[in-house]
Amino acid sequence: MSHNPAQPPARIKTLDHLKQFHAHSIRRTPLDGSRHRAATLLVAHCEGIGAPLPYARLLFDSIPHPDARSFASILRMCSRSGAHDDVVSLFRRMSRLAVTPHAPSVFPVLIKSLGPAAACAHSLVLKLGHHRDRFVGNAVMSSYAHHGPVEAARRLFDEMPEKAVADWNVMLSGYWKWGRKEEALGTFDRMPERNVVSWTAMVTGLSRLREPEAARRFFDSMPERSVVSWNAMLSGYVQNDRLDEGLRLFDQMVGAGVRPNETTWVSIVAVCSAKGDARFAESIASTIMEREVPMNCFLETALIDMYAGCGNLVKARMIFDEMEDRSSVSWNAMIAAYAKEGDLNAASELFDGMPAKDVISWNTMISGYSQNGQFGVALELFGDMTAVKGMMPDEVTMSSLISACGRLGCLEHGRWLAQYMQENQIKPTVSVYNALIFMYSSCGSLEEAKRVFEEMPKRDVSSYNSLISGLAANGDGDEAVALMRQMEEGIKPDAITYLGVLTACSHAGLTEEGCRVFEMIESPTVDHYACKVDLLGRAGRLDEARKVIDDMPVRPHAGVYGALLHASRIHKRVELGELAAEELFRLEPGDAGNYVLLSNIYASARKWGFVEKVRRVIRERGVDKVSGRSRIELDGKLHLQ
DNA sequence: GTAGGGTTAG
Repeated sequence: MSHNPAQPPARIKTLDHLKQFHAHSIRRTPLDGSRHRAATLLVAHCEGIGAPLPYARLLFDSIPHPDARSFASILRMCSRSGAHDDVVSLFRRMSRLAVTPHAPSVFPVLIKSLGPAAACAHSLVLKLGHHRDRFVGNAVMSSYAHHGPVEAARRLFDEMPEKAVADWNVMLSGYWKWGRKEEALGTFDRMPERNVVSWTAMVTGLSRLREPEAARRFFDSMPERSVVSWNAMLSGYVQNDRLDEGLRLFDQMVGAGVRPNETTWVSIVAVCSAKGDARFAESIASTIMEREVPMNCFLETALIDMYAGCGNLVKARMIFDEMEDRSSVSWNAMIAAYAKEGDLNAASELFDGMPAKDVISWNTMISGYSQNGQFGVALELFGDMTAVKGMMPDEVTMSSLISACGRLGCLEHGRWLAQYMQENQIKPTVSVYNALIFMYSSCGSLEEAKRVFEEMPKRDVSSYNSLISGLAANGDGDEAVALMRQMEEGIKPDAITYLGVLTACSHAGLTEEGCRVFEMIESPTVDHYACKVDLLGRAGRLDEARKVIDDMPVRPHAGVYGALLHASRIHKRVELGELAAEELFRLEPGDAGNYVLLSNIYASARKWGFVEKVRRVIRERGVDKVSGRSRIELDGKLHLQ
């Protein structure tokens, strides 16, 4: 081989040719300018023949002073492979070396990879006059549309002398991205022409605003549909928990002759995760295998989540381990799977080994520890998190920590977290407000709970439930009932609301009111019946309570008989107490508390012989040796040990 | 070299 190294032969069409040329020609060239020129040209060839990025990168890195063309080639290659961090660092190096992009064509990829930092490329674009290029103009606008402010995108859009459909589409998706429904609808109406992209953007936008019906109307009106349009509608259903409608749409899609792609399967797998049905999951997994659906990071991550949702952690981990490239989402999904199972050792091992933790990784671990009762560790992790440069806790971090404070009764910690949010300008969401109400209520600080409830701009059913439960525990029965009755338009009481109100009535002795509330419940659960038994029982109306049990359409559980037993003791109704105790011994044979309650009933009725008999039974059956959670009566209240 | 679809935390 005796090529001039600066001029690679035109026959370089494959990677093998390129490598051959590289080996025979470049390496024999002295380490000087000509060798660098050769490498420069080879990098450009890499792009043309689709050579692997690491190989191109090796060549590129051998050039001490790459020119604009090499930068352009390697930037485009990195961007196409999704190596956005590399694009950013390459661009920085380009600026350091004062290399000016020779053509506008690098900018679209560059701007896309720069993400929210694209504004710095914007000034360069203007300086070079490339903003007049329609692709560059579109890319700059798109960057502002996605990362904000969307008004900046709008200004550029208005300044455009000629607007292509692609430019209108950028504005359209920009408005949807920021939840600006009216502007998006207006833009769609004003568009001189629309294509399948415009229509699909409408379907996605409305789905994200939780309006799947409106999205479906656009979907049905589309003049034509691509596989992306079907995927948009499908994921719209799945993300709005309309799983069966999603599956029906999938059937329609297949019926319409549209071939599902990887993205379609991601949504179908997400349906399985949500259903948590192991058999359904297995059948979808084998369909994906049979059809030889090409795997990608999204699909593999969705599969991890699906197996985790069905409790198959081994299979989930297998997919995770075999993945070629994992995104932070893949790591987070695997960590979340362990955390949900309570295996925090496995979770934290992965977390520690994770290359780039994002806010969700931290939140997953923090909520994992919180939910497993290890609030101390969660708080410690929060400290570590805030010590990381560039890592900011968000509203999810705060709401899980605040809820944990509520569960543990840590009022001071809870107040401190509320203050932390204010100081760091973390905008409270409805979930955060609800967590605060729950925390203050659970800690007995009803005044603070009410203050939060009043100041929140929008309430949902949980906001009411948290405050009602707090009032119930505090004995403010009237207030709890009043709060339920004044629930805003569109917020309907749910099973939890009624449970809270019934408890409140029961504790406050509002027997009649409680019975009226019970009548409002459309389909009472066994827990609601237990509340009613408790309500009547405490009021001494034990025969009515017993009738409730006899007539209830669902099978009573221990809570129902527990309430009856408790009431029988207060009102010294030995025969009903015996009846309730019999049922409880059957339902909870290992629970010593029931025996204690019965013996207390005998004691309060001065039936000492029976008291002794129960004590003997306790010894014989060995229930007193049963460890773990058991109910023990102390000063008239039930305590969990 | 432009615009639309996908997975994770509460």
